[in-house]
Amino acid sequence: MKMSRLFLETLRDYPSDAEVISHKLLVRAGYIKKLANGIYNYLPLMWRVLKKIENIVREEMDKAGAQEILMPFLQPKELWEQSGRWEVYGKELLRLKDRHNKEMCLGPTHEEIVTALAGEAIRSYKQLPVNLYQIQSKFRDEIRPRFGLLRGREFIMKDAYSFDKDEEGMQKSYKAMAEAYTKFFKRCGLETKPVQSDSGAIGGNISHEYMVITQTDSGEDDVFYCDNCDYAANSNHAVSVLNETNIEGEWSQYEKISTPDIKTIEELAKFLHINSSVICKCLVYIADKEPVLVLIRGDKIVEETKLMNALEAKEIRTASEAEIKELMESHGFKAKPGFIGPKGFDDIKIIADKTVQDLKNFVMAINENDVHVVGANFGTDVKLPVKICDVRLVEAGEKCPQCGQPLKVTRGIEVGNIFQLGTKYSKAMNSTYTDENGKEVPFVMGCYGIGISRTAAAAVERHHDEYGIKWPISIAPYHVIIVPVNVQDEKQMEIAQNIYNRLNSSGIEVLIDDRDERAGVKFKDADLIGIPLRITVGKTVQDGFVELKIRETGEISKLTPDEAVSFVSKTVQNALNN
RNA sequence: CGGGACGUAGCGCAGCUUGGUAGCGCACUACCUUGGGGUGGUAGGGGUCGCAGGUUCAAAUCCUGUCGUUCCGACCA
Repeated sequence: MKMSRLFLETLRDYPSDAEVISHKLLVRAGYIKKLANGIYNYLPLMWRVLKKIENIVREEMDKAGAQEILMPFLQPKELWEQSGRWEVYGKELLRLKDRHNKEMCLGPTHEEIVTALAGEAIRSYKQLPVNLYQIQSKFRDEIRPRFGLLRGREFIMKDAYSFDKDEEGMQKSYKAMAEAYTKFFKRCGLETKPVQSDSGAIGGNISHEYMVITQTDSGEDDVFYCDNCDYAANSNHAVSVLNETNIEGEWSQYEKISTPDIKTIEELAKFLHINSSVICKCLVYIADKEPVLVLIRGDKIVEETKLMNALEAKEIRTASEAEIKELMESHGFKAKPGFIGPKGFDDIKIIADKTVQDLKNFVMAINENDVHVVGANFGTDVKLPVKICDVRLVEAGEKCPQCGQPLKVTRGIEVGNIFQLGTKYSKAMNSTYTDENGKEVPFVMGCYGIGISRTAAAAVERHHDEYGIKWPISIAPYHVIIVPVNVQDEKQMEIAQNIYNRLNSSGIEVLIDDRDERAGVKFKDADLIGIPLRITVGKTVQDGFVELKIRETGEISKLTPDEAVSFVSKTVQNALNN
C-alpha cells in the first residue's frame, strides 16, 4: 500500500479530550476518529488491526470446536422478558421502538437470542455439546464512556455460548475456552491473568476475567493476586484472611462517653487513643431506593458490588445527607452522620460484614449526637444482624485465602471473561433438549466474551513508547514500512519499489512511504503508527545497503536489499507461527 | 445521575477580567528552498466564536437558558 494513497491523517498534537495513552495514540496516529461520545469510526489502519485480532479469535475458537454464526444486532423485547432481563438490565440496554411501535433493544450481549436459537435447533443430547460464537458490534449505553476504545458505547466483541447436557460437560467446555483464551491473548502479544470475579449482569456462578496487567493507571479494575500461588481476583470478588489486629476494646463496662464533634472514624480513633479496628462502623446505603444499614469494622472499607450481591439489589449507593436525616427523623433520632448506630432500626434491613462478629467491648454510635458507647458487645448491648456476609474490600498485604502469603494489588484492563451460566437462561426461557431417558431438560450453558476493540486498545497500552505505538507483528496493520528517504532520487525509488514488490508477492503486508516529505516526517509517522519493521532506503544505496530498524527494540542494522527482504520474511513468519 | 471544568478554523490554543467588528502554531493550496529524525521562505484559502434568548449604540467578551464535551464516583468486554 502506498502511503500517499492511504486514508490517514496523523496529528502533530495529542487530542485534548483524551486521557489514557491508547486513546491519545490511536487518535493522533489516525486509527480512530470520534463520531459521538463513546462511538468511533475505525479508519483503515484500525480496521486492519481489528480484523487481525478477529481472525486470531476465529482460529482459536474454531480449534476449540466452536462454530461461528452471526446473530441480529436489533433484538425483540419478548426474549428479554422471558429471561427476566428486560426489567433487570437497566439503562445500559438501549431500548427503542420500530414503526409498528414494537419494542426492541440494541444487543449488549446475546444470551437471550442464542438460548432461544439453541432451544429451537437442538433436539437431542446426541447433538451436544455445541458452542456457537460471533464477532459483532455491541451497544451498551454506558453511563460514562471514556478512555477511547477501552470503554466505548459501541464496541466490537466476540461472544461465545456453550451448550452442554450436564454440569460436567459445561466444566469441560469452560476449560476449553479458558485454554483458548490464554492462547488467543498470547498470540496478540498480551500477557493476561485470569482472575476470579463477580458475574454481574450476565449472571451465573463461577466466572473469570482475563486481565491485562497495566501497571499504569489506565486499567479500571483493581486485581488482587498472590505471587506464591495462582490466586487472583477482581476487587469486587477478592477475599482474604485478615492480619492479626486488636479487635477487643479495653473497656470492661458498657458506658456512654462524650465524643463532641467527631465526624469520622479516624477522628474517633484518635480522640479515644484506640485503633480503629475496635470500632463498629455503621453506614447508610440506599439499595433499590430502600435504606439499609451496613456494619463493618472501623478500619475496613465496604465493597459495593459484594454488598449489592448480598442484598440482592439492582442498584446501590451511599445515602445522601438529606436521606440520612430523613431516616433518622422517621425513627425519632436527631443524630448527624458520624453518630449513626444500629440500635433502634428494627424495621429496616441491617447487614453486617464478617469483620464485626468477633468484635468485643467495641465502640459504636447510638444515634445520639456527640456521644458514643464503649465496651459494647453483640448479644448483650446490641443484636447481631441476621445477615452476616463478606462485603469487605480486600487490601494489599492481607493474606491470600489459598496459601496465606500477603496479597498484592495491581491495575488491570479486562479484555475477556468467561462465565459458567448453568441453567439460568435455559430454564427461564424453557430452552431444552431430550436426554437419554426421553426427558426434556434445560441446557447447561456457559458464555465467553472477548472485547476485540478493547484488546486492540490494551495492546497499545502495553506496547508503546514516547514516539508512538509498537504493535506486535501478529496484530500490526502492516508488517513493514519502506521509507525511501528522497522520492525524487530515482535509484532510491527503484530499490524501494523492488523491495516492496518482492515482499508484497511473498505475502508480507507492506506499506511504502512514497510521499514527497522530508525524512524526519516519515520517520516520525512510521514510529507513531507503530509498524514493527522499517526499511529505510537512503544514501546508503550508493554502497548497496539499506537500513532495517526494529520498532520494538530500536535496533538498526545495515543490510543489502536481499538480506533485508529475507530478514523481514523470516521475522514475520516466525512471529506468526508462534 | 450527583460534583468540578471546558466549548473560538481539521488539530492544539490565545483573546473574555476592563464589550468596539477575530488571532497564533500546526495542518491545507501554489511557488521557491531543503533533502537521514516534524527544513526555511513568499503568497493564499478556511471560523454565523456550540445553540437560543436577553442587556447594550455595539457581545467571542456581560446575563439567562439549552446542547455538547471532559474529569472524579456507581456500570462493564
